Formats: sequence, C-alpha cells, structure tokens
Amino acid sequence: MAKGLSREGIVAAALEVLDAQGIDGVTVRAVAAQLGVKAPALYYYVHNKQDLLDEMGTEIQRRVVARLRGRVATGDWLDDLVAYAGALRAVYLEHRDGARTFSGTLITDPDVLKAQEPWLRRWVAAGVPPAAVFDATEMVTAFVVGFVIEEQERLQSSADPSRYSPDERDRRLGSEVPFVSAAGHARHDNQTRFERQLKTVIAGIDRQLGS
Amino acid sequence: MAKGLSREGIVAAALEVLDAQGIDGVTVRAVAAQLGVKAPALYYYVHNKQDLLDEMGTEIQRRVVARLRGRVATGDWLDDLVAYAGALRAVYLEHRDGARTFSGTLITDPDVLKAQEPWLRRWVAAGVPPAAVFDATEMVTAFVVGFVIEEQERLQSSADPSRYSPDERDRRLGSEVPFVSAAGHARHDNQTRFERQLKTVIAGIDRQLGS
DNA sequence: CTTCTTTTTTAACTAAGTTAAAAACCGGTT
DNA sequence: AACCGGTTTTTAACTTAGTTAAAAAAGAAG
Repeated sequence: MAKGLSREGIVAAALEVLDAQGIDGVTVRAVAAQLGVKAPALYYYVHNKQDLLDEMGTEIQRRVVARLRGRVATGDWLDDLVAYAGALRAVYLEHRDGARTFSGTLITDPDVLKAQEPWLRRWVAAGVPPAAVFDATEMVTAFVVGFVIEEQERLQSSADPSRYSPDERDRRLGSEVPFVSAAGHARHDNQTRFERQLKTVIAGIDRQLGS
Repeated sequence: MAKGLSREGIVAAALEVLDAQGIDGVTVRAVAAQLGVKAPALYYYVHNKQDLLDEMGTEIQRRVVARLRGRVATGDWLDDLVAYAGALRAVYLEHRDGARTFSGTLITDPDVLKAQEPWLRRWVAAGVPPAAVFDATEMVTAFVVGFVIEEQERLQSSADPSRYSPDERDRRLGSEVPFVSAAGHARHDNQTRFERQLKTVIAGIDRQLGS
C-alpha cells in the first residue's frame, strides 16, 4: 500500500499486524511500516493508540453483525442466539488474541447497537419478556468471551510448549491427581466442545423460560 | 516497606499498584517505588515483567482456592459450582481489570490444580460422569470470566463517563431503537444479575444431566 | 578487619507513544 | 510556468518503560 492513507486503511493494517505478530506486535511504528509510512503519519488520522484500538474493536463488531446479516431465521429465537454465539466466536478466532483484545468493547458503536434492534424486536414480539432477552444475550456473550479467551490462550501457547501442553502439565502435577490430569486430556475438538457447551447454556435459558 | 525484598512482597506490591493505578500503571518502576527501591532491584527476584504478571495471576488463583477451602459442602455438586463461580468473581472484583488481566491464566500452578482434585473426586463419586464435570467447570469459568470482564469494563469507565453511561449512550443511539435502549437501562444490580444468570447456566447443566 | 556472597543502585541502551516543526505534495490561480 | 494555500508526511526529538551490566553497598563468616 503506497500513500493515500485513511482511517480504514490504518485499521486494516493494524489487524494484519495483529494477526502476524500478536497484540504485542501492534505498535504504531509497525502499523505504519505495514503501510509504507513513518509512524507520526498515522496521528493525522488517529488521535492516539487507544483510538486505533477502539476503532479496531468497532471493526470487529461490524464483522459480527455482517456475519449475521443475510442469515435466514428459523423463527426460533434460541436458534438466533446460537447463530450469534457462533458468529462472535468465529470473528474472535480470526485474529490472534481476538477475544482478549476485543471483549468488553462490544457496546460502543451506535450502528452496531442499532443492528441488534430487529432481533430484539422479533424476540419480544414472539412473546419473550424483554428482561429475559437481555439476560440471554448477556449470558451468551459472556460465555463466548470466556470460552474463546481460554481457547486462544491455549492456541498461542503452542508456540511456548512448556505451558499448557498436557504432557508437560502431567509431569508437574505428579500422579496423585487422576481426575485433574484426565481433565487436561479430555479437551478434544474445540468446535465440538463449543457447540456442546453452548447447547447447555441455551438449555438453561430455555428452561428458565419455562418452556 | 523498607528493604528485605522477596518475590511475595513484590507480587503484593504489584497488586497494590494494580488496584491504585489500573493495569497500565503496573510498571516495574512503579512497583519498585511502592517498595521504596529502584527498578532493577526487582530483577534479582523476578526474571522479567511477564514473570511478575504470571506470579500475580498465580496469587489470584491461590486466593480463589483459599476462599473455597473451609466452606461446608452441601453435598450437591451444583452448589459447589455456584460457590466456585462466586469465589472466582469475588477475587476478580478485588482488583482493577482483574478478570481481563488474570483470565486464561487459571491453569498453571500445580498446587492450585491439585486443589481441584477433591472436588472432582467428590463429584465423580456422586455419580456424575467425568466428562460432564469437566464441561461444567469450564462453562462456569467461561461465564464468570466473560461476565466480570464486562462488569469491570463498565465500572472503570465511570471515570470516563462519555462511554457506557446510559444517557450518553441514548443520545448517540437516537430514539428509533427502544429495545436496545431499554437494554442499556435494565442493568440494575450486578450481584443480583450475576446470581440470576449463573442460576440459568447451572440450570442448563442440571438439565443436560437429565435430572 | 578482611573476604566472599548477596542484594541494591547507577548508568545506560533500546523500543515505543507522542508532539512540534519542517518538508513535501497537490490543486487551483495568475 | 511559477506561485499559493491547504493537506499530508517526514524529521527530529522528548518521555516513559523494560531491561542489562557493572559498580557500590550491605551482610555474614572466618
């Protein structure tokens, strides 16, 4: 990318650096270099680094919304919740440290918030009490955030195998704790595990509604 | 605190700085100053800053375990889960950015891991399939982490009221999105909300077990 | 009191966020 | 073609932070 900078281009470059280097690699200088430009040039478009990080977070939010748009609804609002959870996780997983970096930021951009309105409207129209809808989305969001933070933590520590590798873990644990040890090995396929656990969360929501 | 440094003292000082200044304030120099010492002195006890952060995380883990020890079990393993969730949240809430900073680190220290063994043993003895136990603890952990990250994000942005204040939020949203707007106001008491949502998660686990 | 070890400080290096001022670029005007 | 004003980018420089090496200080042992 030559010159002709823009806020969007900078955000895109920052996300590329994030993927390549991880969050610690996202320095103003590195992002500038990615664009073939010197660091201070970015400050013409961005107030400061936090501003850039916020904008990255907002872009992530947009992608979650985009991923859900164009999806055909089944009519069951619990299916909508499952789709939302899957989209959120997928977008987080696209970027190194995605969940850690972008969680807790999901509420800033007006347009993204407005995109929720049709959903809420639909659910409430289907007879679900608004309070239950709020709770349900919060719960699912919290679960996904927590799940993916853990998931990515383990993924990236494949680079540093002394941590989190089940075998190394067992060596430090000793042999007196069979169940804890087994728990470390039982973690097969993340996708399967995610779907299974999410289904359980949804089951709780369903039960709470008394259906 | 005069001289006579120690790894433990450094970790304690770092946690004090964390509470006072937030995670960005936790610099090696600041922690050293808190101990009345110059920065390089810490490197005699700590390999590098990451080492210090890891040790802080481990201390947090210990406090979760400590908070659960000495508790009288009801015999119902779902009650154990609720107690665990409460302890985890309480410890996170004790420190600014606690959930963000210390999540994903809950699995490193052998002693902390070993402390889980009696629980798992008890639950499995009660007839719960081990796989269900693993899933349940993971789910509850994920939920708590996600919940408290959001919770603390909102807490600390009381300092920067332009973000997250419901009124400011409404102003940016406009008046076309009643349900989204209502969701921003429906968030009363965090403790109540936590207990309610946690109960829902537990209900899902309970249902999945077919009880 | 000397010597060896442990602990802390001084000095200094590097990388990163940021700012101010200068330079380069660009489109329109004479 | 030369000039001008605004926009964009670079140069230079400042500050803070993590880290290291070497020197100084503080203890303990003989």
